Amino acid sequence: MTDFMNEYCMHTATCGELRRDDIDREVVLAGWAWHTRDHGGLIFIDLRDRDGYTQVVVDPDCVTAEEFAEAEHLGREYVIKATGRVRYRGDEGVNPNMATGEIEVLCTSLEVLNTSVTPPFSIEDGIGTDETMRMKWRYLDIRRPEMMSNLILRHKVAQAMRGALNERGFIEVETPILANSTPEGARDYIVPSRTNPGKFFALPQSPQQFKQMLMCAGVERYYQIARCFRDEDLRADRQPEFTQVDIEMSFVEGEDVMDMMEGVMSEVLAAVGVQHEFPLQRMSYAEAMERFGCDRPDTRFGMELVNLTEIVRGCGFGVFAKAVEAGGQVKAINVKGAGDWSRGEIDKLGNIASANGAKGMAWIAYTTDGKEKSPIIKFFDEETYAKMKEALGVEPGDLVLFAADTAKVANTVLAALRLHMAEAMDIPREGHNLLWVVDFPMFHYDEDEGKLSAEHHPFTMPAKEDLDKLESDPLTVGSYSYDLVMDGFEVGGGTIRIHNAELQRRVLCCCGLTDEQIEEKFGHLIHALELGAPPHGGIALGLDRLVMLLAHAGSIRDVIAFPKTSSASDPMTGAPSEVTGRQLKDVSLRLL
RNA sequence: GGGGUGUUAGCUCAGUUGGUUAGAGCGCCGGCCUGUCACGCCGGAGGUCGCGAGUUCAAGUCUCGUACAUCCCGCCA
Repeated sequence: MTDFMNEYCMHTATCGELRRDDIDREVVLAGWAWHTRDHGGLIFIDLRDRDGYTQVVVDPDCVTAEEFAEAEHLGREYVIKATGRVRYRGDEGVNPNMATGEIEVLCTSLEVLNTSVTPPFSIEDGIGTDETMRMKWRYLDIRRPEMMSNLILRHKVAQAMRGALNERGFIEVETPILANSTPEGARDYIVPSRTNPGKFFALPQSPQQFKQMLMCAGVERYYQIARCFRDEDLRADRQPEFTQVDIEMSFVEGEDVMDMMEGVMSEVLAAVGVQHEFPLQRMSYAEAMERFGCDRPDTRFGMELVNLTEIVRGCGFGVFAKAVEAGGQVKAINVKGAGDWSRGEIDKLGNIASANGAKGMAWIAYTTDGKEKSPIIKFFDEETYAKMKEALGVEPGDLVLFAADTAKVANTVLAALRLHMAEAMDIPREGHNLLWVVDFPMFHYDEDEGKLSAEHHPFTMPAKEDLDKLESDPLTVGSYSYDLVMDGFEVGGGTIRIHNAELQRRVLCCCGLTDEQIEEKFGHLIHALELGAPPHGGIALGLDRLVMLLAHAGSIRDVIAFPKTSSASDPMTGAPSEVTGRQLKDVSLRLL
């Protein structure tokens, strides 16, 4: 990447490239003054650019008096051009902690290209500054090597992605940003239309419908590194605008898409130096929920959920027995090494359980000195308790945490506790683990809306063998769907789409849409399906999340150049901001 | 919409049971220094303790409200 870095510009070397082989080279460096060490008669400047930093030595014998005076008054982040000769630092002088630590540049000419006021925070490697501060002065934040390398990593991933897709016959096509509001799904960002008073565009939540149209158009293989917008509350791994690598293929089944994606991912990971085995493990949604309690399991460590439902059915402990009787489940995790936790520490875990919907959290602690501590043991008969212990594989030093509720709540609670305990117990989760979670159900019941809702989206192809149950027993209908899961995050999701107009109408009808609504909202899609749509399917990868994981960053914000705060604002530009009355009038809007 | 945590010098933070003039490190300013590399040494400046009420003889500290940040739940087809 640095091949052309020294062409078309004023420097002849970057601040990160000089090594022992370059000794005696005459070079011109340009960059920012990072740390300066003024020894009175000799000044050291760590000159930094995006490639690294190099020690520049200013000796009064080698520069003019004016230049030396300028060097004495250099401030942090002054922009400098330094000409000089590369020399070995001497055996005593080598800095092994520095990529360019064997050499230094003895300055023969120094030019201050620009000064800088004192920066609001120092450009150090390491994230210790308040996020608002970092976002407000984002161009300074990006000068930090860590942020710079995140952006470069992101670039490499995107380039490898493009290259791998290009090789496989995919065509990059751009789709509109000014699009239509989606009736289901996330809240839309909307844009008023001046030329159509009272009407609005919506920014796309994904190019989903456009890419299906491209399949109908015969493009056959499409991709796009696409910006997507969702006006929902933020998280560490969620931004209001984010980037998907959006992919769609014609004449394929789910296996084809997954195989293709594995080929692409193997090239992408190789490009950024990550080893991973292929083909990837495939796990059904049902198995993921049973063993890990969630559909995006972090499979890099154990502590799997143990289902005790049948063992405790009708047992003496009312909380468990009633949960089972009501059709729910009793599950548990066994946390090795937490058996000596205090009552107070365990009670705090109960808060995590209740934050995730549990009414309470039962527990049994097996201390390392062989004692059993628990508020619930006394309720079990000997046989039931023995079976539980066997199923859980308990030994001294274990802490067992239980959830007894609906299957959904029990899974959610234990999945959250499992991750929390992995963190708390410092369980190693090194490297990366990619897997497919497949065979999602077609629908789930949305209690707030009081209707069925598509698990992925309503364009997903229901399982062929379940088609006759679509209306009669929709919750048991499967689908051709696959999520790419990495280290406990969903980094990609895709499905085979419906390419039959009649079936598409039936599925939308299942989701509670009337014929009129279907025609109004999805008429264009239905018509396209009627006009010779090929079988097709695809996937969308969350580029930000993928890069976040590869960068071992704590937040998606650390791999986005200009992210938003948790209230979706930008401290640097002040967006969003008020508009003038004239602007509102132009689009026929009035503020409430 | 709900819950947790936080907000003290330019930055990162400490601040005890409510008690005299609110501290440290870094940065900044001035001075010294020819082998440092987070250079070192000497000196100095820098504070409406997020904001607004309240309790109290007395509030950075306690109470309530509020703003912002951050994490989580809801939400995210």
